[in-house]
Amino acid sequence: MSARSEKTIVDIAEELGLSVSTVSRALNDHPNISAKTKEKVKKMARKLGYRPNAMAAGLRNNKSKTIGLIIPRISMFFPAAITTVVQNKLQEYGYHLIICQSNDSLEQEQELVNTLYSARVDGLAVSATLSTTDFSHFDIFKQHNIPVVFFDRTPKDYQAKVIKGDDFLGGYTATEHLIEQGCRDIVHISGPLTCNLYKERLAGYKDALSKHKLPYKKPRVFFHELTRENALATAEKIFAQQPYPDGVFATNDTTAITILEYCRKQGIRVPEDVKIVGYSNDPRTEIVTPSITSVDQFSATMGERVVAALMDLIQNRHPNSYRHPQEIVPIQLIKRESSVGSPKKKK
Amino acid sequence: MSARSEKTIVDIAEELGLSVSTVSRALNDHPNISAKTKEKVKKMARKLGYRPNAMAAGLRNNKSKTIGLIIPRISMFFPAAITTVVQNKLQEYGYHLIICQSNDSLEQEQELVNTLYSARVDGLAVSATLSTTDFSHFDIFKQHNIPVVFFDRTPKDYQAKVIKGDDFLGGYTATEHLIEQGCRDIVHISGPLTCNLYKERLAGYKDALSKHKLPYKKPRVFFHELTRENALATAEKIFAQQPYPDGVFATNDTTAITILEYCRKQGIRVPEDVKIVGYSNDPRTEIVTPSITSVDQFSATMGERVVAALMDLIQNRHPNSYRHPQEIVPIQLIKRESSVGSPKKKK
DNA sequence: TCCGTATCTGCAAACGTTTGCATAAAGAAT
DNA sequence: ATTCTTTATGCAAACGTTTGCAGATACGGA
Repeated sequence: MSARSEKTIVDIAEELGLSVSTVSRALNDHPNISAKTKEKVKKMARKLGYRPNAMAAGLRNNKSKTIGLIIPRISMFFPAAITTVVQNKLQEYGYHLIICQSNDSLEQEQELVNTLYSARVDGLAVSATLSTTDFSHFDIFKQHNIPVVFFDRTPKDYQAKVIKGDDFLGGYTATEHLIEQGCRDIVHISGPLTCNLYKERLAGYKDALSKHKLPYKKPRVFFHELTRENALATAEKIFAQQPYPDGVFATNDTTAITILEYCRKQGIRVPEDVKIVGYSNDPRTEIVTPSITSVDQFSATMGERVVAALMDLIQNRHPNSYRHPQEIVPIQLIKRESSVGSPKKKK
Repeated sequence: MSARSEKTIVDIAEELGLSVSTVSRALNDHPNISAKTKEKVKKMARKLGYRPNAMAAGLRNNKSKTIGLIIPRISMFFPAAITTVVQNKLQEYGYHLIICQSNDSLEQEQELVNTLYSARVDGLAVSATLSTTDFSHFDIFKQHNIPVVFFDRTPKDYQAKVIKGDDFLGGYTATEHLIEQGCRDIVHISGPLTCNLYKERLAGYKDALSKHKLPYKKPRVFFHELTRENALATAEKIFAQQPYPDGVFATNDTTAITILEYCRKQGIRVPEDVKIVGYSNDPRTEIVTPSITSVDQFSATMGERVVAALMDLIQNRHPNSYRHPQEIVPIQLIKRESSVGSPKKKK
């Protein structure tokens, strides 16, 4: 008895002696329907406990009012921060968000693209896998003219809307800051270069070095996925022999934090013996002792821009939209204890 | 030209001179279809770039292969941790996850329930608002026999599947631990009692006190939303006059961390002058100095149980499923520097 | 009285699937 | 040859909406 009570607009129509089309229009506030009728219909809808069936409407309209989001994992600070605002913003626009994690697996990402297409999402927001260099699995969306917006981890040569942080400037600013604080031998811990943003941060790092007439030394640069374990291994390498570097620029806060912990454990003083800068301004950088200088990427702005771009593309769905230039979100260096103060004096 | 290429099973059927029903069955590996035909159909599907339309299938089958999730906010550690595993687990089962944030607003929660019902999700997982005491807005789901699983912030008298941490034991264990470490005057910072789990943690706190013949003193207990700002205000009250307490049990790690920061700033030594215990085992408790003792709630287990319950309820959809007892996920006290060692000696 | 206009409502098709039932084909048994 | 199975396929309805077009009603003006 309870389970069979799926009320539809047909029920409303019958109850009221109206046609389904009138009911449908009344519920959608179509101008051709009189105020009285609308009132009657809505009242009856409430009375019957009617709930629209979004799938039926979606099928008819060929739109789902749903956006798909693919990120490496929800548990990482930066994508999570963006997700929060994307979700809230979309909610305002009356859109749902289907969130999927690729777990940094290209294979999973490809699969997700397909199933999200099957769900007929009206748009897609993507921060790609570390190893995604070929983006052709997104072609289906292009072919069907469904907006795709990449953010943070974005493609280089794939024609699509892109919203990214100013990674070059981030790398440059972080490095220059260390130099200004007196560092002359700066380690750079980068992610794998298959991922664009690491390339650009590295370029910024190099540029800052050369502008300040410091040599770029290959052994001072590390490339690996920026996990805690890897960071630990790198820390050991870095501090294995004297003289160790006087600055570390990590392109990720997890790494920066891990390095800091290692230093503390080894009695290496931060910032006196070595200065540290991280990336993303993860809240954890603020509560650690000493607090860590980091490059803020304005996750809120980025999230808002992603939604704005999606809504824009959805409204004017013409191929030209894909030619919009990529948007660069600014960055800001947040200076903290790990890199400032205390004149440098190595033990 | 690109946009009109929405291939359907009708196209496949025409191309092959078969009927749509045969094509549909072939694609779904129906036993009545010969192997040859299946092969032919699938090949053609690939060739045409056919993608099933989940909305159409969902409309026909009355199931969306989608689960709705409502949490206060994604940016909070505990719900986020659960979300991660729920999402990954559901992905394995071939289900999507629509994630929504109530932002701790009852009104938004009610609205979300409705729109998720409209999306015809096959199930709902909910961690309620702080202020949700009346759960009747979930009735629609009950009426239509769609599974709802509450976790963490769960209802007390609303008949539904519930998966929660052992909050009483958590409160008890944390408090007893402080007592065992020598604390005799323990502040308890609780969330608003409209939310059940705080009631239970409080009960555990009281029980531990009385078991150890310590008095329960009203002024030592605070109730408010556990934000950073509120925690700061409370910290000021707590340490305003001598003698201040020798232990603080915060039911939230953000609060615990804030108290710790306050103490450091004021020169109050942790754990020598005051010992601190938090709740949820947020990773931040580990990297702060001193690291903070906290009650782990096994987010992974909880997430897995939520999915297991949902899948179970979806498979055997009979009203009895709602009578299953609530499941209690164990807790574990993770002892860290903020509460152990250093013999207590007040200045 | 008739027509024109404005306002409201209804008919029926369409969206892309799935599925109960009927039917066709092909072989096996008589 | 006829009947009976077995196996494979097709027909058509259904899921709950939306919407172009046609039709109905009411009103005022001539």
